[in-house]
Amino acid sequence: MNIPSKYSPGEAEGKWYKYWMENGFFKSVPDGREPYTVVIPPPNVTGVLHMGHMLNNTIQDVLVRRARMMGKNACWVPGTDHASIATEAKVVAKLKEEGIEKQNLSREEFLKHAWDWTDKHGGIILEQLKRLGASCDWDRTLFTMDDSRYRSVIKVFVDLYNKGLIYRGVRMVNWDPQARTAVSDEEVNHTDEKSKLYYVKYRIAGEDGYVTVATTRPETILGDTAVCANPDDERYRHLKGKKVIVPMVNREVPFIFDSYVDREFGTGCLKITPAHDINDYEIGLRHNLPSIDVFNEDGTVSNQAGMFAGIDRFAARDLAARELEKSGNLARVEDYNNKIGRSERTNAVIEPRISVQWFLKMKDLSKPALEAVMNGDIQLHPSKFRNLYRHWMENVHDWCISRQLWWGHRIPAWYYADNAFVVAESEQEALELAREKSGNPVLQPGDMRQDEDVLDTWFSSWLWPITSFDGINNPDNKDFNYYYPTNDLITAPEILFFWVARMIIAGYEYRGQMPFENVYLTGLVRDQQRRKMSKSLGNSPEPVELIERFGADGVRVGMLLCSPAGNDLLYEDSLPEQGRNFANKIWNAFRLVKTWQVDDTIMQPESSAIAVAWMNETLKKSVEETDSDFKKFRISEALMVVYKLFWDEFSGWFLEAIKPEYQKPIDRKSYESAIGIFESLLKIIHPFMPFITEDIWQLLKEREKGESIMISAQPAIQSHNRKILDGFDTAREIIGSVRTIRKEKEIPQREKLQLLVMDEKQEFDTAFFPVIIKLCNLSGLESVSAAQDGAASFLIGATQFFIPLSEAIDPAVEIAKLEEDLKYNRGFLESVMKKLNNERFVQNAPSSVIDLERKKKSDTEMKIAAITERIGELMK
RNA sequence: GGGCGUUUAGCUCAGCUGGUUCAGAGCAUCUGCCUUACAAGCAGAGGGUCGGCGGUUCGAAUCCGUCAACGCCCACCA
Repeated sequence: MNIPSKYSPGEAEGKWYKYWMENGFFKSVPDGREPYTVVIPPPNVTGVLHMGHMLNNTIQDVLVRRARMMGKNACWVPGTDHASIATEAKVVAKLKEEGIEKQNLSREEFLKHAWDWTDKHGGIILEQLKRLGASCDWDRTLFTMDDSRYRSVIKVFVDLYNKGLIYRGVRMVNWDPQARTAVSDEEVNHTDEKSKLYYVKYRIAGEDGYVTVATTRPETILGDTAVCANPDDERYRHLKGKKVIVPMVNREVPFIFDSYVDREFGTGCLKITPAHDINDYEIGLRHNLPSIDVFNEDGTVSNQAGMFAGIDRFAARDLAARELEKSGNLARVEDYNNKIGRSERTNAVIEPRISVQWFLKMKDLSKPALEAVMNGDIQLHPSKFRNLYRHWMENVHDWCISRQLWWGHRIPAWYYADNAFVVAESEQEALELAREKSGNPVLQPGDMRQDEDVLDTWFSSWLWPITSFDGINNPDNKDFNYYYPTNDLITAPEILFFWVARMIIAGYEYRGQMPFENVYLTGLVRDQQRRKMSKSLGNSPEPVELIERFGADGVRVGMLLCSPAGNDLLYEDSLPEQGRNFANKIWNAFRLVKTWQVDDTIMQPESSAIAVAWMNETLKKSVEETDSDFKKFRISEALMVVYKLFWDEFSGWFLEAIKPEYQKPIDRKSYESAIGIFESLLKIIHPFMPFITEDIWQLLKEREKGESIMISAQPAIQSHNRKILDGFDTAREIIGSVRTIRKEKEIPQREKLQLLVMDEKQEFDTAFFPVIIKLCNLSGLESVSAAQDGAASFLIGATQFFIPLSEAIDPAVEIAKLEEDLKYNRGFLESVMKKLNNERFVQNAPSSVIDLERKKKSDTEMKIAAITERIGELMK
């Protein structure tokens, strides 16, 4: 059989993924086994795979595949999110390219375009996940706006409304005048920008005096309906009950007092513009002030403003400043740094606008969710996020759940009069309710109008673990009872509050139970300069291209190798390269094993027997380690254990130890052992590298149709034999020393050497001698009772080893080396003695520590004696 | 403005309740090798006052205080 020396992943990946799908290995139905459930953080339906998804979904797949191989009924539910604002923005942009403005479309027309777009681009990302090897139960694929999810969301809204938890209220929204829509807080970027602070003089009505007010936005003066100072501020007491004149528009407005005002800031005197600032709005409410909206939706000045109508807000600012200066109302202008919010999508400066929105009361709802994380029912990994979580939950504010968009779940509220409305699951129910409430039994559907707003995207995704199993519409169904609560949630820390916290809240409210036990928070994928990967920077590799370049397994390993939970991943090509190299290493080990000819007539060499015994113990130890790493969600470390196990222990030591001589056959026992161990290793590696492990597993032995490594069992956890592992470690030290001597004396590997040991104390387990003989190409390893002349020597512990050489050695060089060694050991002994001679140490330290120091002392003393002895011999 | 976190080798990170996992791993670097599984490899090597200072202790990367740098989250100061 001719196997190429380079593994080519492309073919194997397509082949095995298809095989897994055809055999239904990803499917899960409730049965008697313990369930292991993961719901995918649903990517945007029209999105494409980026590096963050790659990391996130690789981790999920590792956990799911491992759970499956641990005998659990693993169910990974895939799906997509309608992502209302992101998708709507994309559709708007696409329509714009076609020359269609959203404003010119009806809601129904626009939604048709949006659904077309969704049908066309939706699910691309799920296909890409398949390339990565994701073992989702694709039959369960969901969409946050499909029928079942829609009914769930509406039902929950109505329920919360009926419980009195949803209300309508006023708040500031982030208005994007360019996109003419409100955007969520998450979509506003705040940056420090230089601006000006204008000090404006307001004349006091009927007097000569004036008050000075500081503002960064002189154009909003047009909307002023009061001027305010702190009631404790003596500087302004005399203005009580007086009125002041708003410059430019010459409106008379009251001078009022409110403790909100900071006496230290500016002049201690604040202009009140209720329409453009939430604090002003609240002050306005308290003092019964009118509200004048100065701007139109596109950020131009409105007719109500009284001047500058139709002019853009920034031009109006300059005009206002000039106007104020002309009229002598501008006292001075200072440079000022303040935080400006800009729309993530259009980069337009956000205009705060007062508007009526729908809110969900969070305080009581969030109590069980806070407790669940604090008492450890739900574990966050890494745990440092607990503090953050607590801080947020303790200061939770009501959730604004309405969005002025069309793409999303439309709010199920119907108005039958100006401010009178009903909330119901359907229009029919709403009509009945409205007839009842209004006392008008002949009220017609046409007399009602449904709220124009849709719900925040998170209002559907916060139910995701529940609705994934239809737990709202049908709370007692088999799937829900079996799979819920789910086990692990893998997501990015940036949505800990928007999503994770709210899912926990919903879990307790709608099931009385947590939605998941563990939350694994990944880091962000960044580039080498620690910049976030983004399209606009062009610093993100194309995931599918990466898979093609390095193989899915290589990319998976690359992502996992250096991304402990919560740490950012600094991507560079060397990472998937390392993964690809590892795949190739596995491939070549397979190639070696595959070329062996088995001869049943030969006996197993002693060296092979001991190597097999040692490898089995090493395997057990690594299984134990990975298990403990997985329990702590230390996935990178688990992978590193596996990586070293395969590369160093298995390939570097074990295979070398049992490898027959060139073109010679191998004995049956060693061969079978090697295959068995190889198979175990493939299983341990499989969750990380599903494709290559399946490929080789299928070739390693004859397999029945429909068999697969992915449904095989992980090696059992067993305790290991420390003595065998230690014995081999010593053997490795000896081998290393022999290799060093070969190198120093330039003795080629093929030349056989004799190794002699003067082991007076019989420290060494002779069991490993055959392995040493084999790996060092020795003609023998014998005990001697006296030091050897004219031989190279080395010390392991206090035991001396000799290699007789044909050429004479230079005693001076040897002595020099030994003396250096001596010096180190004497220094070491001194430090140990210092401790042991310290009475307080002996009194206070635990006896185990003291015993250890005593052992160090005697070991070192023996070593020093051995070195001294050797030097003496060489001096002769 | 409030809160949280980080700082250990060139890079990315381990290092648990102070003492043999105590100064580690992988990658990178350097030096040899085209040795018949693998140059995407093999055999070796170098590299760190554990951010600074102070304290507790017989003993500190580890505990305490303080300073510095960086990062994150939250927030309505005109």
